[in-house]
Amino acid sequence: MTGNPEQSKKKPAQNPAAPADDNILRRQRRQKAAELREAGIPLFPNTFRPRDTIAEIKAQYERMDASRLESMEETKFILGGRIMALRSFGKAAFIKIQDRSGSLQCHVEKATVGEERYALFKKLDVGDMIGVRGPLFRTRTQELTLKVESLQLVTKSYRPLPEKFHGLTDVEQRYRQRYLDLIMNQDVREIFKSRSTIVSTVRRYLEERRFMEVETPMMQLIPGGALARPFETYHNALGMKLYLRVAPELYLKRLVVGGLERVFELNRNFRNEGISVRHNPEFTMLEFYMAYADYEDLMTITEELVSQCAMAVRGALKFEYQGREIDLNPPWRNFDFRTSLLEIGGVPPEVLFKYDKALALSRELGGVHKPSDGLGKILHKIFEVLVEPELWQPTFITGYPRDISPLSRTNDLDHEIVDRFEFFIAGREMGNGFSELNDPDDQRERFKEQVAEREAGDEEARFMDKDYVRALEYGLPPTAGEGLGIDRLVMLLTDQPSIREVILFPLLRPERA
RNA sequence: ACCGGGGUAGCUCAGUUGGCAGAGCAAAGGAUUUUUAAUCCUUGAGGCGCGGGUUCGAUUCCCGCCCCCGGUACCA
Repeated sequence: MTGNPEQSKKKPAQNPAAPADDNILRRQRRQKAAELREAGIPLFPNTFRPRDTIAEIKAQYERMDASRLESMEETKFILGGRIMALRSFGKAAFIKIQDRSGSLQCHVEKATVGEERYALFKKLDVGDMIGVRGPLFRTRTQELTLKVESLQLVTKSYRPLPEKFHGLTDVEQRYRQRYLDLIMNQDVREIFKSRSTIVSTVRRYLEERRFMEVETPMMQLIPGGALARPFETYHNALGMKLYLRVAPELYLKRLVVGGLERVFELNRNFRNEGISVRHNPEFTMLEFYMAYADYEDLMTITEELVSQCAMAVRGALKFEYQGREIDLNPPWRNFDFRTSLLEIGGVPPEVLFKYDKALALSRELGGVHKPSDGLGKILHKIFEVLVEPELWQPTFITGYPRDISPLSRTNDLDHEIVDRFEFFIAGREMGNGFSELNDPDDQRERFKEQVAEREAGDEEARFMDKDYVRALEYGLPPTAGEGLGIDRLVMLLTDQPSIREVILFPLLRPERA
């Protein structure tokens, strides 16, 4: 990258690429940087290589007493990090440096590093990155400290960090400048480390069971696989409208038709809908498909998978989420959809079968319905209001109505319901799994119903996907598939109330100049 | 989209029933070789989210707008 060639008119900058800046703190830092450069100190060298990390040092030496540390004075450590605090005493100073693994106090004294290096050190600011080398010792208060014998500037920082005590708390700034958030707030770092642990735990779990990770189109001609409004985009050379996928489902099942039998995709979906503490327009979903399995097999897998993630980041299956206990120990509760409406939602029995009663109740609860909405959709709306928030402990709901499940296999005994479950933890939907509908003629009819709903004004209804039906005509083996919201799982396991706290760069409106 | 809360120094926050805009930390200069939000002295730092209006005078009152947070609606 080249700097901004526009030169400051107010003051002749030492660095001609430096932009005009009327903020005094940044000017002061530029001034110090200029002095360092004039003294022949490179501001952005790429020569220093740390050999140790702070976490490793602490793990090994945190328990060692002062005299033992003293006896190993010849053992030197080489660390790189950002200066987070600086307490100067004239001829010596304590600094706190932070690397990716933690932070450590260092002691810099003129007598040790020499006149010249100490003069360099005096020009450094909090926020600068340095490399240090030296042995460990303990201070009067027994804090493990690195005695700096040599140091070098690794990267100059032109902007001041937030204050050390309160740090950065402004939510907007934290999201817009996530890098600052990560520098200042270790608990935020921990959240994203946990997120990474969860994702790799999921991958390991599936790979151990011979699932193959695949990538299917995010830009799709026909947005299928979920009831949601898509984002639209346009390909210039091909001259065609494309949609960002709302789900990878239909492509993954084509792969099962192709014989891959066990596939998963762990990646982004895009839904053009509202934003809330539980919804971001782009979000991460695990979808996996398993031939020769049914939805009940998936329920077992779900319990295992979520439990392993919990063990990986919490080390326990019982923990608190937002002050209330969650117990992930299997088996999880299991309710029939209609039963849950009666027993948890307290709905009168006739609502389950009488369209008018259901519609009246849903509207009473604030539901908005189109004339095309069937009984299943109305009951589901009631479920969302009366039942879902009550499902704090992990719970499977089964026996979903057929008309809100256009890709699920119809139940063999009751043709009004499908072989599907959703599971809920902490009052919110975490995932959705079902035995796949693999009868092509049945699937074609379901698509037609969806198209009719779309024509009746339901923008979330699906499109007809003729190629998908053609694929089914070749034969999809009996298969079960599941989608699991990774962001929500991370929220649960990191005890975060908002999805934005588990997404590094949540979508925000542009900030104004 | 609607309802509520918020936007003041680099950061965390006070404040003005309309009268030169404040603190702590951070910063600059000085003192200081064991600090832990180090301490002491001195100093500087601000378009009070943006644009209009009322007024002798607006950060404060009025109107419009922008951004963030929470809730409702849509959804996972």
